[in-house]
Amino acid sequence: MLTINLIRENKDFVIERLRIKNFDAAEAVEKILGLDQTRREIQSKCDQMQADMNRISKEIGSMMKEGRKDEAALAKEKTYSLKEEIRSLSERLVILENEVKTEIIKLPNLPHNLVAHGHGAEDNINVREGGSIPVLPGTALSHWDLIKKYDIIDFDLGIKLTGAGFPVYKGKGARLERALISFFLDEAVKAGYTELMPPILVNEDSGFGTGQLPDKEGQMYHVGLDNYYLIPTAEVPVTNIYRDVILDSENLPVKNVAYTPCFRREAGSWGAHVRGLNRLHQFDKVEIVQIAHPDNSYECLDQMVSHVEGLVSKLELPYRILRLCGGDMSFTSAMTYDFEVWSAAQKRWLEVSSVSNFESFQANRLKCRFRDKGEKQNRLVHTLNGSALALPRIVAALLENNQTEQGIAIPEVLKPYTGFDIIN
RNA sequence: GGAGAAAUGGCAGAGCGGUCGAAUGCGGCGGUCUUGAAAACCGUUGUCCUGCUAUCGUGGGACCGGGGGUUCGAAUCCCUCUUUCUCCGCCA
Repeated sequence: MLTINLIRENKDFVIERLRIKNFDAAEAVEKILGLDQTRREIQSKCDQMQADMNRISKEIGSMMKEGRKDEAALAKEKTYSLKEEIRSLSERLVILENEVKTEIIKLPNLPHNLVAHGHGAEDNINVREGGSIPVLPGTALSHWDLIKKYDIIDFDLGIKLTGAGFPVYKGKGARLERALISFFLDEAVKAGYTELMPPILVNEDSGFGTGQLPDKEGQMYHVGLDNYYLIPTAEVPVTNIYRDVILDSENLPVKNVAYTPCFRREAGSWGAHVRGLNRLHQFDKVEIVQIAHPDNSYECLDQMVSHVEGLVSKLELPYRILRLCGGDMSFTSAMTYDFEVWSAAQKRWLEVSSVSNFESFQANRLKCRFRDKGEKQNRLVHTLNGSALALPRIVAALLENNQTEQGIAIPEVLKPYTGFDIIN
């Protein structure tokens, strides 16, 4: 959520920047400023009356004490109309505050200067690539065939137990999954992140804090009886830890990492490119989150990008890093880097990580602030997060790229974690 | 799930209808003293909205778990929700 101050003071800048995201904010901004103006006028009127009221009440207090009952009764008379007016003004105030908020919430985050204008994936900027793309023989299998061949992931069993998109990992498949989770967590801890295990059900306030609610309600599974939501990413609980928190600047950046299962409804998105592990309703992901000082949050972003790059290269996967254009970026992000790995049998790039700086956009919703030493004013922190990494497509690429006559070779770094070096 | 008790500032803990943003202690910050430190002493100490001011500031309003109500006036009374504790039951 953008701050009202920013809109008030830099109206044209806001409109201008949002054009990069192909968002026309002109009308909304005018509406917000109008509502805000009225809100402030009423606020000050209301405060004035409240001050009068407080004064009279105090006077009545001392009159009562001194036994001047008649005077007190007279003063009471005066308060009745005042009280009525305060009541109606504060009702309008609440309505206006809500209106301002509903309007502001509709505005996406401003993209960073470096973000290019663009409409979709074709306009993203290829920052760099790494690893080498393997050439497989014609007999190479897709990961969904390899999975069947070696019986390591069972989709049909998942359908029996739950439904489509809830696979059962079996034998070496389950071991590989667990190995990857441990590897990713260990790497993050080595890089200075604190490991957390958060709840995977969250309440409405948390859903609002990170921006899933109220709009993207349909993307989350909802436990109606208790009004909880299954998390679509660990970002939700891990970032919401800092909701309504004021941090010390010495403690920044806060670096947390968490493994959680992630749940996504993704209604209606089943089609050609979503076979096998490409898109699931439940999947595993290790997420890194940083709460940073606004003055150096982009250094944190670079650091996170290098961390993720380290992971894919250690796994010996061919990858590329894209800086997303305005049109392809999420609503909440100011800058996003996507990581894609090459899946040799499908012959296409698969997105395995998205690393973003949200600047103060989430922090404003979360009311997460910090104070610099010696400063009086609290400022909003910057929040950042990134997948490090999402498992299913990593598994897909590993299976496809590493297939041999003998079986699927496990990358060197994973062997201590899997306890085996080939799936056959 | 049943019965009872409670929720106050960074923490501990008073206040139970008016002068309470809130005693007191601890902690934090600034100072005096000291070569330095400790002790002692003095001062200071939250958040949000808003007006004025170039700035230091300063005026007003709100906040004592959340929401609602009673009252001229609520931390204090009433309703409701949430959470915590104690006892009982159930349970991995």
